[in-house]
Amino acid sequence: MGGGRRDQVVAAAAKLFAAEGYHGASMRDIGFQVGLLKGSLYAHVANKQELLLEIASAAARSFAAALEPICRAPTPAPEKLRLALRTHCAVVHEQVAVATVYRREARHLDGQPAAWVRQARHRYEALWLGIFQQGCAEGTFRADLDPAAACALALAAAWSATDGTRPALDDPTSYADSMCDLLLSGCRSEDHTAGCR
Amino acid sequence: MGGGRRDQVVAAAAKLFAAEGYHGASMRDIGFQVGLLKGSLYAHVANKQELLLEIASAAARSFAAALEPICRAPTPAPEKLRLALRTHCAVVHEQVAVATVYRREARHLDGQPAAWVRQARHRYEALWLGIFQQGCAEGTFRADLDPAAACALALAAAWSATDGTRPALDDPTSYADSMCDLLLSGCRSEDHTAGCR
DNA sequence: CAGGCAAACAAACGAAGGTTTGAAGAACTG
DNA sequence: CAGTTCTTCAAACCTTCGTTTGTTTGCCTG
Repeated sequence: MGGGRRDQVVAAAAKLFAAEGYHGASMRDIGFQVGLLKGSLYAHVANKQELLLEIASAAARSFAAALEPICRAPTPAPEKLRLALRTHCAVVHEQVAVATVYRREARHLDGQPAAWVRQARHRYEALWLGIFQQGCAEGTFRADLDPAAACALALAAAWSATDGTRPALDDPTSYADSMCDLLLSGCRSEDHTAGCR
Repeated sequence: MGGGRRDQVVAAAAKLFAAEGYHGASMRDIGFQVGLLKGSLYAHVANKQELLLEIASAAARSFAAALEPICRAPTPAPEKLRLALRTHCAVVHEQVAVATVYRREARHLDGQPAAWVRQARHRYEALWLGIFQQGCAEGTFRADLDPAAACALALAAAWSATDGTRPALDDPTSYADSMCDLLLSGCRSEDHTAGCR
């Protein structure tokens, strides 16, 4: 990967789609980044949508492949959560542009590919939900915890790594760990855990 | 607000920018939504960028105006956090399109307005950070808490209300409250608060 | 070296983009 | 009622878009 001309084009497209948005980046811009005229891109790619689809499905594959083995393993939920956050942030870290396009620009896909990517995203988020359901079932998480709400917060934390916040990109592991600590233990000091609700 | 023709145009632009992205929505589309030809829009607006600027700065004003009095008040941090989340989600709820554009499309602003909006966003997030610094100082939050990390998680939770997740839009207050409970207390059950890190 | 093939170019395509212009219509002001 | 302003339209403007075409270049194969 990275050797073929086509991969260079896709990588350039990912970078530009992430920076300017799908409609904000032109074929001329993409070609320029790899030293080609816009027309020459069509020797490597069918059309602009194919570029977006390739990026989005590559991202979907990366995230799923990283998380699936973690969820399948017989591990307590808190530890699974930590590993999930770490791998998610690792994928973001090593493919910032691709991950960013997957999060922000994939909705500009047309037709059936749009549905494929949406489903893949659903499956990915369902894996996360499973972690919280397991935690509630096995008793490592509070019994009154709403798994869906906790999952939403964890996913918000995970995806916020694509928001360009510096610590998330400089040291993804420690960023993931601090998010994990917060998710598990919360902000409140022990003397104040009672009351206020 | 809402009576003048210009406000209709801005509202239509907000809806379309949120749905299709800034570059994905055309002046023709915007005009169509209010029964005008694209050229007729220029009787009410200087250009397309002005539409985006108006939407973004209106959002910046709304969010700041809602949060500032809460932060100024002499309230313990945990309660401030709850109020901050509630008002943020309330603003999102009553202006979904505007809030979504502010979050996702404001970066397509050009020139000086881009800097204005970026600064406003920084000031807003600094208000949030103040809540966590106060909590650490007054002892309501754990002494070893990293205010910046906690702030990042809280903001991720707050902004995730613009991601189209249903519960956040149907009942913003209870969505904010469940996020707040999680942020304060975490997921872990009391029997497992020790160990695992 | 001949033949074939992929990659790149230059040029043009039609469509759509944002914006400008000039005239026609509607609605107020005096 | 005359005059003015505001609104809208229709048409054109020029640029850029994504894509297609025909040709040239250079490399690999036999």
